[in-house]
Amino acid sequence: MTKIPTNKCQHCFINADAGGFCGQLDGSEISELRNLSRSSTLKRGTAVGSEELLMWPIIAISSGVISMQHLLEDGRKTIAALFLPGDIIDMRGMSPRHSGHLIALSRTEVCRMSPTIFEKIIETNPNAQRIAWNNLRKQTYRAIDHSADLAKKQALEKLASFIFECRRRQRSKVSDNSIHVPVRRVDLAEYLGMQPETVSRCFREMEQRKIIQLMDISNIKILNVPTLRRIANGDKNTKNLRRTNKDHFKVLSYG
Amino acid sequence: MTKIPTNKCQHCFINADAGGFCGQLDGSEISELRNLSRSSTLKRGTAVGSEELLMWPIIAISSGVISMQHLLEDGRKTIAALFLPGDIIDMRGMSPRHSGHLIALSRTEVCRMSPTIFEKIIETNPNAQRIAWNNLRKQTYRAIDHSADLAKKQALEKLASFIFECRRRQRSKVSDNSIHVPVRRVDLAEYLGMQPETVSRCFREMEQRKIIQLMDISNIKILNVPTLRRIANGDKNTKNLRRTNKDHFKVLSYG
DNA sequence: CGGCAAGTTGAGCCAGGTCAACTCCGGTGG
DNA sequence: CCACCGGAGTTGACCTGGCTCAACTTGCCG
Repeated sequence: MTKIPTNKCQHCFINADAGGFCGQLDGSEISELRNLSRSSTLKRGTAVGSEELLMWPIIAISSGVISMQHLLEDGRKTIAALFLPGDIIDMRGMSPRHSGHLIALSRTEVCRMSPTIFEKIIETNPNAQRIAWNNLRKQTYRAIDHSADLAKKQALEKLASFIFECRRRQRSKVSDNSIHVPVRRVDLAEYLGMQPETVSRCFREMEQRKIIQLMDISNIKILNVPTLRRIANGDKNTKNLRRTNKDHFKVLSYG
Repeated sequence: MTKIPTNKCQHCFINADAGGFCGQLDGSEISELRNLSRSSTLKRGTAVGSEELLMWPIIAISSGVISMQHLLEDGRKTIAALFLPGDIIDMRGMSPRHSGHLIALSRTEVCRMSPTIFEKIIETNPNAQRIAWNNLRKQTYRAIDHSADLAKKQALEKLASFIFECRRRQRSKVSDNSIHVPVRRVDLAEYLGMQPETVSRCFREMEQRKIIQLMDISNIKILNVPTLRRIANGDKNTKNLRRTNKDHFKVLSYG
């Protein structure tokens, strides 16, 4: 955990992005925030300790992936949420006991924002406030959507939804339907409430059905978007369906 | 949808509760908000229409239960989230397409807050802002916790968690472990991602194991809190366990 | 190029979904 | 007041998606 060098914020994603929180701050706000905040880098597998969380409960992610994990008594583990660059995690007043543990899933750079300054900025800078509020709302609706996925969908359907979630959240909006999967198979399985074996089998099935193509372990390309969408939406009749016309399918416009 | 009579707000839960949003507003704020907001009563089963949602995207619940429902292509239905009195649902910029439909699960009184006034209050009144922010955070963590429940827990465990969720959220904190279940069996099943039959079987099992007692269809009493908690936490060895001392169990302090 | 973790494949099995029959209960109308 | 009705909930019997376990392959890092 180190002080944040003056030039660091310039390259940080939280600042750089037009929608980024720090991008909304004026010179004095940003220097005040920087002086009292800390930056740190987490290796895959390291948890944000509960003591640190008391001092530094507000965590903005500038790169990498952080997961919210819940552990059951008998060792079953669940990744309940994924936080990506730009997300601001507000753990004020939360103990890991109640809410799960924050664990990095890859090399992750975070900015530990000073809660007092954060609070002050939220109160005085309406633009920054709006960004933070909308980020929190997104987290809420994402979690709710994810609940819906977990509740009734089958394995293949969950995986299809997840692919769209990746596409929706990924920074670089490329046109050729290439998707970067930011987590490993095991993590993916824990996030979707299934077994790594099942994840593997589902990827295989989609590949065999020419719906996706596995470029490498963490990059896929969607070959047949409408069918993938139908699967994600829980349509059971995607198998014996002859594709006449892409646009013929009526499809929910997620993504 | 009607204008809000002057005296109505005095009895409203959103105001009355010390932590309530409207309770933080001064006289002019509250009258401004009231004048431009609308109150309405929803019968069980009615949805908040998408057109209304455009005009009135901010919904505060004063009584009853509202669910966020997702519908799959083949008719499978999921209740992804439950909103209870005091919750403020901010649907600005969301279409039901993306986020699911808001459907009342009982006779529900809501206050359709004027988005402009809401926004203005959020920007100028730090106390009200804090209430709204914390409410939204709670929604987020609730949804994340719920995801964790759905992902890896078994039916009995999910139901146990749900009972604690009810306890945590219920207004009247009674001491004798009486829990009011605010939704019907079918809804409960949809919320927990299981079948009504399974819900029924699980309640039966808990009752037979003397962990809970079913007072009537919507009221239960927890007879053995530690065991219920162990089940909710995913402990598999609750069956052949002889209770020597309540406090002997090491238990996570949810609830 | 060895060693280990991550991922994949196959075979068998079980929790819970499915379907059907039944009971319970609140509302309604004669 | 009671007979009727329909929806909600329950119970039982059966069946299947995906979990489990074990063996294998792949890929990464020193």
